[in-house]
Amino acid sequence: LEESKIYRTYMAGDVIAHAGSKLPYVGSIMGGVAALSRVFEDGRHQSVGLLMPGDFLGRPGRSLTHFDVIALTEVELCGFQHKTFAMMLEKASDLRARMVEVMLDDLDAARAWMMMLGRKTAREKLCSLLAYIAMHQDRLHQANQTDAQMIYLPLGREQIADFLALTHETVSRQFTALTADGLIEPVRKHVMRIPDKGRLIATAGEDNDGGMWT
Amino acid sequence: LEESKIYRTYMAGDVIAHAGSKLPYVGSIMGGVAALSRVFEDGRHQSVGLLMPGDFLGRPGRSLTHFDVIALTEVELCGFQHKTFAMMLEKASDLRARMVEVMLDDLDAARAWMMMLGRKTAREKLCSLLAYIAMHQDRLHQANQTDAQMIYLPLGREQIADFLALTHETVSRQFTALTADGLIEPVRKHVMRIPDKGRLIATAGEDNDGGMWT
DNA sequence: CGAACGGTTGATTTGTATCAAGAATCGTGG
DNA sequence: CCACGATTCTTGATACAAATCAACCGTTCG
Repeated sequence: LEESKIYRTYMAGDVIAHAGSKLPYVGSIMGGVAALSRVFEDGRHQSVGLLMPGDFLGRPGRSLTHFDVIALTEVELCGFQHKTFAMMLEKASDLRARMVEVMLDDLDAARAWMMMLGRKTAREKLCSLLAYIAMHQDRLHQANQTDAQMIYLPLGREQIADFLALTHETVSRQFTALTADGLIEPVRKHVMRIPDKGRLIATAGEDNDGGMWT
Repeated sequence: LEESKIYRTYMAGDVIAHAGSKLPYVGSIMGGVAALSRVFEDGRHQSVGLLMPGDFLGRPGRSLTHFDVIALTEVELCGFQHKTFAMMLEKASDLRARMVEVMLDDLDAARAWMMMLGRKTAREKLCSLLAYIAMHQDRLHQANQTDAQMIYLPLGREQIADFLALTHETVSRQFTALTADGLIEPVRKHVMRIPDKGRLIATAGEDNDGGMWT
């Protein structure tokens, strides 16, 4: 059964799946970052989720995606055919329990994001995203709690704008503002230093400290 | 086992649970409408979901709510103790499968809402909400597809504003605008007629016709 | 009846989008 | 290795949708 695993690699920019089409498998991200997003017919663009290493992709029992899945960096995927996965669900009831956990987390994340989209300012939105990414990378590297932290942000301005429901110009302005205020220090493309994570989180607004993303 | 069901009724305005506190049970809405929402410390307010008859409330295995649950109308709830529900999950694997379905639907709804919050105009937002409620009530009454339809909207302007991430003034202005444009016809408080549901949905923007809320 | 509340409407402000132009950076081929 | 065009990023000027501030109206209710 272990041999039925499918490994695939996508290049940055590749479309892993199109909204409304079938996602060939169910699986998880081994490495890299992908985005869930959709485009309105008139061109408006909105991303609804980031998939990072360890995140689950696909929906058990439902093969259609409602969203485009796009590789932002090189992405390594490990998954199973829908059919295989359904069989596994039958056998191991732990797996189904695990699925419920995953979905609950996704739902929490989606709702936290809704609060952000609805009620935060541009500055708060950007800080929220940076804090979110910082926390995620903390967890991956177990390198928790170093007050100053490097973060790797693989998204371009346009992609960040799609997440935060802003324009790329506004994102750019906020980056320069945050830099001026010493909240972030650009190191090089896609890499920046967070001198004081607490201050960043505080500037992100206070919906995330309540155990939202923990 | 059937006798361990808990029935409860809440009055309009009652707080069913507070964000961060324990939700005493897991169950579903039998009648009425409730809202999931949160308040920032500085008073900003955002709702992230509507609970209507048939919707599921609570999260298996997690007793804490991250959101306030508020009864908007009189609400009838039918549920089980967390412990009881956990036992039921052990026995009936169908139930766990059903839970996954529910969560997938919730997640879809949350993401559709994110698109709305991020990228729609005030007018589109209000039409989206009205269309959403119209569809939900269709399903309840099986009275599908009558082109003209009455809808019952139990929310006040302020509450609508919390959902759509607008102010009550803007919501009010949009109501008068939609009425002027013949998209809705006020009948009496909380009741209005939709002369042409197709036009309403069209005005809501086009992310919902793709099977988003079906 | 008068106070309290929810809703409407108007005047003004404001944060972000839009439009527009440069400056950096990247990738490619000579 | 450098020159080039093509992206991506930044910055500025202006416009606009919605927020804010403020007044007023209609109900409901004590």
